[in-house]
Amino acid sequence: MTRGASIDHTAPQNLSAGIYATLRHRLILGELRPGASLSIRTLAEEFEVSAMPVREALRQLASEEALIGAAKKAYRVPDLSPDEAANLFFVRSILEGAAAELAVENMTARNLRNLARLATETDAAWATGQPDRYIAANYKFHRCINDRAGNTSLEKMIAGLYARTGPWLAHGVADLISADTAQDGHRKIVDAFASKDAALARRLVEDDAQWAITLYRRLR
Amino acid sequence: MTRGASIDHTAPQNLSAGIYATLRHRLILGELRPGASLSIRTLAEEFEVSAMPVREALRQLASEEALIGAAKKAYRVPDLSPDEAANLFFVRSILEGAAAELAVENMTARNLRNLARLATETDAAWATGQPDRYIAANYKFHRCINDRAGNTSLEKMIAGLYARTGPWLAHGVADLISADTAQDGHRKIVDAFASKDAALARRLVEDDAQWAITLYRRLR
DNA sequence: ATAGCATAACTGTGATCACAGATAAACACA
DNA sequence: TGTGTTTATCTGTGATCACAGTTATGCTAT
Repeated sequence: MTRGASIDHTAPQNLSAGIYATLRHRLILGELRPGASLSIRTLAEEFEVSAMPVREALRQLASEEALIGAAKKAYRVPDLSPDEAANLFFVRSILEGAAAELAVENMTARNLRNLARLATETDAAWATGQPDRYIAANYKFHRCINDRAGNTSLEKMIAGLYARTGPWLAHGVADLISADTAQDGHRKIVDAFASKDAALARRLVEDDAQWAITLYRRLR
Repeated sequence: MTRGASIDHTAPQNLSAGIYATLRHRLILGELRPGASLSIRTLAEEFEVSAMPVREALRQLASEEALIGAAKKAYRVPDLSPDEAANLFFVRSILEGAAAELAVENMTARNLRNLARLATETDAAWATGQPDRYIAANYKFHRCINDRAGNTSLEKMIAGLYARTGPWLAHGVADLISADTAQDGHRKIVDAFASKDAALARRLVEDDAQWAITLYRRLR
């Protein structure tokens, strides 16, 4: 490549923060595959900075278990076992379910239209067999809900889970998207928000988070 | 002081990890007060290491919002507003409630005896007006439950919340413990586990996590 | 051709230094 | 005695180096 990797859009106060955000984004979108190794010096060269900010970004990702960092060994993208993935998606279902319940009363008509648009986007991506597009749209769809919960701590904890499950999910979706599996969960969620049914929204979002893991298990 | 601060019991692979664990423990136990400032160089001298491991530990704590780290300003212990604290305790109630529900079937008779002992410990500490003792026993009580959930991710996320709410809780408990407020929640939780009532255990644990915030608000 | 070993390259980790911004202290002036 | 300004100290941040494990490579001997 001719230039250094692009840092986060909003100029961060730290170099570390920008590199962290960039790498986490790559994890969420599945651009970093499970088992891939990340080297401090290599990334430092790529980002055109010294090793210092990179090592702090990697350490931070490792601390939230978005990366694996053994002593004197290269950082690696975790290769989740089905059980580990199930644990993570369980936590995600709980947190996102609660967020959805909170978000119902904060959801404006504009939010709802945006949400509906993203639901059709995910469906289209799935129907046409575009895993990358589906992953990106799915993340935006759920962020649109979680951001309306009005609980910053909750939102950030959920975002951390997406970084941890991202590589695994991208791998799974790539396998599943070719199979003839139904995928109408998002549409129902939009309807629940439209009718302001908090309990239903919670249950559907919980089911949606569990959907990937059950589907993945059935395929094996 | 005549010697360096003691590092974590189990020898960690990193100096950073040990310092991180020590500082987090201090936060959980309320030994670090809200607003207190932590300096990299000062702590490095205290721990008898260079600035390098300390800055990584502080950065990590700041990344999980257990500390506040502004640019070129000293790290500080967050001074939570009642709303922020309520948000955190809400998340804690959700996660610990789910953990309790999972823990019911994993709870052995030995665990149950230990849990009952810790419940009487918290009650005794409260009745005799010993905030530090209450905080420590309360943390152990809830860890005893959360560790039996069998979901490592869930446990660690909850532990992170204790680090964030610790200083605030210690401050609040010190104020509340003198007032003649009842405190029999833990006893009921033990009974729910004894009768293996998962739904009840979940509800009671959820209520217990909300208890501090409601009590704190009532006092104001 | 293959197994075993020595060597080279690569890894994170810790320490040290230079720098710029923020805070506190001290000093001069009214 | 108060107030504004200057100075000094303290702050995190980034870069660079030395070091010790780890991994990969290539060579030698069989």
